[in-house]
Amino acid sequence: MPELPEVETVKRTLNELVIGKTVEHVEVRWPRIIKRPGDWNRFCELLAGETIHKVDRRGKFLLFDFDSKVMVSHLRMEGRYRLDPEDAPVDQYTHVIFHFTDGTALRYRDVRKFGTMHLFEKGEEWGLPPLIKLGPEPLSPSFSIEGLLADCRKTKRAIKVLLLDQSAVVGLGNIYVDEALFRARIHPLTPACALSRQDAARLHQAIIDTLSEAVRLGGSSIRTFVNSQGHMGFFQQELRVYGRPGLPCVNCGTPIKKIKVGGRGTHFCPTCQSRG
DNA sequence: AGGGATACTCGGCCGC
DNA sequence: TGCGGCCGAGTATCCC
Repeated sequence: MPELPEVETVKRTLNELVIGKTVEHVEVRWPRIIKRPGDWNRFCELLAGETIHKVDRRGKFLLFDFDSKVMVSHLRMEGRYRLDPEDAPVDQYTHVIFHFTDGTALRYRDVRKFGTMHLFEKGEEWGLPPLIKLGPEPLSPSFSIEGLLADCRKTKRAIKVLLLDQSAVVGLGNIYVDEALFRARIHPLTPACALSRQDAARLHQAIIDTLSEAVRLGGSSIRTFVNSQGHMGFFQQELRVYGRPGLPCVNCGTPIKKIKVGGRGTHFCPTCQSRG
């Protein structure tokens, strides 16, 4: 499940693969992936003839920067991009194909069909869903202890639920939320408004440390993640609680517990992350 | 009004 | 071997 480190890794590899390529035509095999414009045929028409200048990332979204358009793409659970020669076989899980003028094609493959694509006129993407309400980037100066603390004080929701909803900070999903809360020694069910300034400061640092280390290692290859060049990440070896229920805590030896928080499987150490 | 919970999108996979 | 139910990101929708 791609979270910020995996999406950042995909962004970097895509920038090695597709810069300067011009779309000859777009082939949509599963129209429900295309969320904007509502008519997917229009999506194809608008991209024909456009050249990719850069691929950016905002939270877990990829932004493909074309001449006059921006395509915003979310990989959700299992979405992947690959650059293939036109004559390579296309499998049943490939749902969108960007055919380029040079005989290559960028293929979007997504077993669960959960991913989304939105196409905007350049500049209008920031004022509309899905980008409009996103919180600060965790690895930028816009992510501050004071801002995080202020957002926590607004709600009684569990801190894990707040961190997953992309409003206080972007890029965290189920894996990195559990890892960051473990590093900050905060119980995932703690009401956000109950966090002290010190808690918020530790959490802020834990989020930055966890995500930056994961980016450095090319993300986590849980289940099926590989980057757009087919390479695995290595952060899965660094996971301290996620996927380790019943195994001893790396700090204290207490068995890691698994519970449900906001409907998501949640891993934590009941000793290190005890509720104050 | 706006926070909060729920439904919805999917198909691999698990357990019975 | 068959099959119902689970999982999950983020948006839409409903409720209070």
